[in-house]
Amino acid sequence: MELYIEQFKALGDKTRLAIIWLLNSVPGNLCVCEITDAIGESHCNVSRHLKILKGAKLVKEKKEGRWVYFDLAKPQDQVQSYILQALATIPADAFLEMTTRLKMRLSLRDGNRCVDGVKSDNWRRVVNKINDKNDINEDTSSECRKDK
Amino acid sequence: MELYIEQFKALGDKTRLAIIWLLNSVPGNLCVCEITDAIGESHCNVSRHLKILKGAKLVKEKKEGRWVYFDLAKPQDQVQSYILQALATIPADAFLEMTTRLKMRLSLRDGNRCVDGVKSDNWRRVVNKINDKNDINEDTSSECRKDK
DNA sequence: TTCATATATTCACAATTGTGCATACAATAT
DNA sequence: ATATTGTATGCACAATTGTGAATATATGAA
Repeated sequence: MELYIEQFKALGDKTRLAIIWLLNSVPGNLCVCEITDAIGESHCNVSRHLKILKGAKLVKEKKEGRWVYFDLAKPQDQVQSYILQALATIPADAFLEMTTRLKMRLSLRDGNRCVDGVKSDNWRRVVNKINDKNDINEDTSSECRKDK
Repeated sequence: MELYIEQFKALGDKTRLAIIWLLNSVPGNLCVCEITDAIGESHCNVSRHLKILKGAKLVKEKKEGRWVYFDLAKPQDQVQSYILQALATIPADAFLEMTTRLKMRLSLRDGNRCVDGVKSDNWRRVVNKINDKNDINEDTSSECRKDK
């Protein structure tokens, strides 16, 4: 009972719904920095929201060296299955820009593994190229770190 | 997009999830005082939660004289349908006591219409009878009104 | 080993939002 | 009029959110 409430509460947030949507839109898993760049939030916020989603048993994590990959958790009962189906039914155009950014971000992978940190030079290069063409708003998310 | 967030947020609350569950568990509609007595909250809180649920387009209301009846709103898209299916799949024993109280409350109806206000004498009588038998916790919800 | 660097998490703070309670208010029926 | 059903508002308090700094953990180089 409390779990259902926790799950609905977890999904009732813009950032967290976006995270779930991203994880739902790709077959494999995503690391924190990829999610961060795709969404355009500060990575400490993304980290905290991921923790909330993990507490609600909606995602599971897997650590590989410095990188932490997240994926959707397998639904534990019928209720959660329907919730996931509901999420999968949300029209894609609601997250269009974010999905585009994720595709660009994943193109930076090497051997299906993330090799670029948050806001890496490679990422900046790719984003700038698109900005010149399409005049997309530039990234204004905070750095969440004093250096650099 | 914002609607989905609003809906999930609306469902991420104990009282509101209970309200939706009640509406889902009976074929017809329920008036505010019936919901209030079944849940055991103050009726002004129930009223406000109902307003939130109405804002999220999860319930619809129908006024009949002094009484206001609420019912589940017809799902507007596939996403909402799956959400309702998820809610309908929540095991009943999670709300057992509340469902029992609702059945007792509905037994006070006359001609399928509510004729007893919040915490009426009839309701008190029925509850007391059960309390003597099963030693259920007595109702401790606030009155939400200075008179009476 | 030791140090620097990189990924990710956690902590502290302020701003915002949500909640329950009490009260006042509006609408309706008798 | 007067009682009753339900709503709206103000208040105090708790919960949530985003941000920056600090910390933890892992990698690699000197």
